[in-house]
Amino acid sequence: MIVARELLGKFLVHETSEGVTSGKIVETEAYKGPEDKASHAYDNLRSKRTEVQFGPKGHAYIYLVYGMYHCFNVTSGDAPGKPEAILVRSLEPVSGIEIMMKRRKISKAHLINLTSGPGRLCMALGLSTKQNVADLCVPPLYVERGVTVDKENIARTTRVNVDYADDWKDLPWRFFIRSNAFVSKANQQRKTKAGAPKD
DNA sequence: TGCACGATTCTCT
DNA sequence: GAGAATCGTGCAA
Repeated sequence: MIVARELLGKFLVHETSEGVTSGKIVETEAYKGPEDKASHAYDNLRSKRTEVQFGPKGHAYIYLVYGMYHCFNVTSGDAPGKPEAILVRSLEPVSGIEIMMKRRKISKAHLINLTSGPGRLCMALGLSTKQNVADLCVPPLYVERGVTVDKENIARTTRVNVDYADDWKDLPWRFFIRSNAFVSKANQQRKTKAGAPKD
């Protein structure tokens, strides 16, 4: 939980043959292992996919959603064998913007959409399941100490698209930097699944 | 072995 | 605003 807040303002860097791309983390979501129904590792569900969450913290957990997009997480379990992860939802582009635009096939006019969403930031940074389990302390994929974000500038809300998680969906485990233009708008006007309980 | 579905995004109307 | 795209994963039979 603390890690999710600490990640805000840090830089996520990916070095590839195309060049170095990096961005400032401006939005995160916490997923707290066995007891969190919204987590893939709920009820200690240990599988090929969730295995990395049970490993040491500070590693990449990247998985495919909806068959076409990837989500990037940082493992953060305090104790060994405790599956916790922080989903990075959006970044503020810092370097390699040209490369990211090329990867996303968008123009400068749409820069705001470059990395503002879990799937988008993975596309922009060139992340896929190939980078799964990568150690985030060493290149080519690593987290760099960035700027310190004032507590007052950190906002927290409920998580996005976890309607299926009963009471767990209402927990304010989504953190983002207040008034940052690159925070994803995904929590606004989300579609609710037919028959899904509303508040 | 087969089926249903999702921590999303984009395009079309 | 609504719906399609798309495939790995989990679960049931």
